[in-house]
Amino acid sequence: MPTDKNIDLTISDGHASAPPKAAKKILDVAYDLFYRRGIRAIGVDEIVKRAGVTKPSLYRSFPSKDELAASYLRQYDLEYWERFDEAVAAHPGDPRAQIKAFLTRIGKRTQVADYRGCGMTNAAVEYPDHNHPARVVSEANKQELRRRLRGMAVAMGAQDPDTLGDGLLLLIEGAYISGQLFGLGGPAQAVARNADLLIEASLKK
Amino acid sequence: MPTDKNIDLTISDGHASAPPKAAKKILDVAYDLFYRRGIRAIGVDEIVKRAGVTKPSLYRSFPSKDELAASYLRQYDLEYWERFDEAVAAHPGDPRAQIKAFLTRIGKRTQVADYRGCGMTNAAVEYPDHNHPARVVSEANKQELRRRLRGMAVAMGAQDPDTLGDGLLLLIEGAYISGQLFGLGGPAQAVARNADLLIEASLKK
DNA sequence: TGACAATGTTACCGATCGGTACGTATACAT
DNA sequence: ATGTATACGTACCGATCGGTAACATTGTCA
Repeated sequence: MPTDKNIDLTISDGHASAPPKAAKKILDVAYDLFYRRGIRAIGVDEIVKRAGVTKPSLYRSFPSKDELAASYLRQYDLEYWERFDEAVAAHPGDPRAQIKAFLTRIGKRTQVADYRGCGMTNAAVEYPDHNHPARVVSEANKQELRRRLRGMAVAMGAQDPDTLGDGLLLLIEGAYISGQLFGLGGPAQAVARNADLLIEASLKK
Repeated sequence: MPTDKNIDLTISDGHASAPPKAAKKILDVAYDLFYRRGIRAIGVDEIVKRAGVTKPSLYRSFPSKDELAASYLRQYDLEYWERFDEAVAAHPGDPRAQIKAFLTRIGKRTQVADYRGCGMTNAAVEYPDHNHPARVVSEANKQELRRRLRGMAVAMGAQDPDTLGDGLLLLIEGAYISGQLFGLGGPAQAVARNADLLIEASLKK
């Protein structure tokens, strides 16, 4: 796939009332459907129908359904780090508070009916093949998450920062999954509390 | 589904050299393929082909593919609690050691190439609909896991047993998912260590 | 006005999906 | 040996899958 038809997804083009591009409508609808119901569960016919476009339009903007799924995850990735950076920016120089803010937010998000967890995690479960375009995006996102958490564990002064960083990642992934498994009142609401306990137990005394 | 065609899956029938029943071959193959590659990813044609049987044979023993998936998970459930009970039996009266043994085993299992996590968790991700036969089995399994972990947290003398039990569940689910996301050297290898830290921090002092 | 790019329309492709109608073989009891 | 029930195979179903060919329509800018 040397072409990059699906790179340009600019929201606006300067002029005020430009009609929304087909590619954007398609990606928006695919985002919603892929996330809520799963990538394999959604056919391209349903996407184009809900987007009010036709199938050739989809395939003019995206080389394949798999690549559309990868585009969905790239968009997800962007918004993911936005949320992460918000929590970080809210507590400058205080990684422990940053983690707590991020996890509190996750814990809250999991406590809504029909919560569907992390789109990245779900995609990796749907596509075990490491070469699948969607999975490539997913794995990169998780590697980056691990990198950041370990870095914050260092900044917190953990005795064994890699272990603490990984422990936090396990709690986070557990919250994503438990959120969709248990629904309201599930274990995911305890993620921030447990993370703080784990951090406390992992600091140099 | 008032019929129960798929209930009887007895291994042996008393006589010595009875030929393996078609239903068992089908379930064995389905177990392997569903677990390794995902339920949605596997068609019934591939199952019957690999099992050396034909499609009508499958549908004589199982009312539908969805019910076959549920049967796969019921088998998974049996073996899951076998492993769990082994860890428990290895350390009578010592819930902390029981947890450690169980998690050490999970941590090890995650450190093999192409590890695919927990079949229950994966099925729930593949089928968001709470009424899907496979998901019903999956949710029941997770509820039971939560119940047991919370009970063990009580037995350990935790300050807040529900929080600790849920924290352990989050770590376990995180290990399942991270194991398949990161492969060798991933965060899942730190699950037992982090659980022990969390337990230590959660006990009444 | 003319040219271009984007989108729409319709119809279609081969492959695979889950599932079944129906005839045939095999085993066992009488 | 024959009847009967159970297990199995051949062949097929309609629906949907992801993807495409060919052409008409539109809006924009020069």
